[in-house]
Order: sequence, then structure tokens, then C-alpha cells
Amino acid sequence: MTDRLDHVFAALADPTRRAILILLLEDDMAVTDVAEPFEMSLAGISKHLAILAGAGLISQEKRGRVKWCKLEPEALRAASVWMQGFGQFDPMDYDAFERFLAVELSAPDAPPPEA
Amino acid sequence: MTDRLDHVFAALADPTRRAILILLLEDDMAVTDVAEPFEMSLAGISKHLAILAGAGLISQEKRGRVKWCKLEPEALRAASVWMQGFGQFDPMDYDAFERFLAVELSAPDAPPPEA
DNA sequence: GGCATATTCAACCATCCGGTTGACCAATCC
DNA sequence: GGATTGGTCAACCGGATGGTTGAATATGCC
Repeated sequence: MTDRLDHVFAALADPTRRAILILLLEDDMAVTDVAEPFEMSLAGISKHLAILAGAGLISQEKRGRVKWCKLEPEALRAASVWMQGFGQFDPMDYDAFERFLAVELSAPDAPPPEA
Repeated sequence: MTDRLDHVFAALADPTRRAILILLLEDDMAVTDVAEPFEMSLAGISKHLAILAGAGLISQEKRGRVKWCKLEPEALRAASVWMQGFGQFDPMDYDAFERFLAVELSAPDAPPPEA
């Protein structure tokens, strides 16, 4: 259990991986398509995806020669619950999330999907 | 901004540091007292505390020769908001948090305060 | 002043991490 | 069958991490 938290938080600690999760918010994607907006080798992205999958944050299914990546938001549940125990802030601040997403999407390490 | 998230998530990725945060939920503590329940050198704990402080998750104030550590739950806000964007689960599941805390407190890497 | 307590610093070590490149395997197309 | 495309594996590199020990720096007590 704490192991799972270790992996989830460690996976989230990297901006590239968070950017990948944001990409996958929009739709399921093939590995190559996930890699496209990043200035990084395919192998590098492949590693990041393996880490995300190891944390349960995404699932990967191979159909034909294409491996599809799918967001698994439920994996964030335990971590989110853990964190919320420490704060008395509003349980769901959509406004703050929108603002944050806007920044994240325009940040250099989180290029927009069609960059 | 993404930097801050990097640091918060990275800080949370270590079970010792999460255990420290749980200790500090109860009360402010001196460095030596934080270290007491862990089977780790004082210097090791001191390093962990520096990382937590660097992420803004705790603050440290020196009064006399003791340095008091205080939980700063607000630092989790941005991270929590980030995470909640990915899940549609209940915004605040106190029940799940209680259950989780019970496990965390009895886990070998998170010895209870009076162990 | 002199000793004990609280905490950090500095050096060191083993391991992990993020990234690269080049070879490799698997599926598809013609 | 042969070339192309999708993706991973293996080896390597530099730098960060998590931990240790031993010395150093305060501060407080008598």
C-alpha cells in the first residue's frame, strides 16, 4: 500500500510524466503519438510510460503493432485521499484547477498536443 | 509552478517523509523528537526535513537551540487540485482517509509516535 | 569556562533516475 | 520475401537520492 503511494507520487514528480497524463486526459493515444510533442527520444518516452504504468496511472494495451495508452485516474484516488487529510482547503476547487491547467499546458515542459 | 509540484510530489514519494508528515499532524516537534521513532541517524532525518521544508510542506523555526518543525498543509493545495482534475471520485472521502491512516500508522516504515 | 545538548556540515558510498544511442523484435504493407 | 513502421531492450552516462559517519557549530546549564 505505501509502495503504491511511493510509485504514484514518484511518477507524478516528473513534469514530462505529468504532461503525458494531461495529454491522455483528452484521449487514448499510441506511444508514438504521445512522444510526438516532446523533444525526447521515443525510448525516453517509452520509459516514462512504463513508469506511469507501473504506478497504475495509465494502462497499456497492444492492438496489432500499436500500443494504446489509457489514463487510469482511479489510481490517484489513494494518493488524493492521503493528501486531503492534511489540508482543510475546499475539497474541489475547479477554478484553481482550470488556472493550473492553463499554466501547465503552456509551460515549456508540457507542450500542447498540436505543438 | 511546475517546479513547486515537482518538489511536493518528490517529497511525498518517500515513505519516511510521509511518516514524518503524519507525526507532525499531531503537533509541532523538535528535530530530535521527529527522529526518535525512526531507525535512522539524526543527520538522515535532518536531510529529510530539509527536503520537506524545501517543498514547503513544513516550516522550521529555531527557538533557542531547538528547531521546531511545523506542518504546512497549504503546500499540498496545488498538488491536490492538480490530482483531483483527473478523477471524478468523491472530493473528500474521510472514511477512506481514516482507513488509510490506520494502515499508514501501523506500517513498518511509519512507526507510531510512541513506538 | 567547561560540559552537555541540538542540529547541521562534509565527505563518502551505493543505488536509482532521466536521458541517449544502436541493436533488436513484431506487425503491416506491397 | 523485403522494406517500413511501432516499440522495447541493453548498455552507457552524468547527476540526483538516501543513507552513513565524524567533525563542527550553536546554544544552554552549572
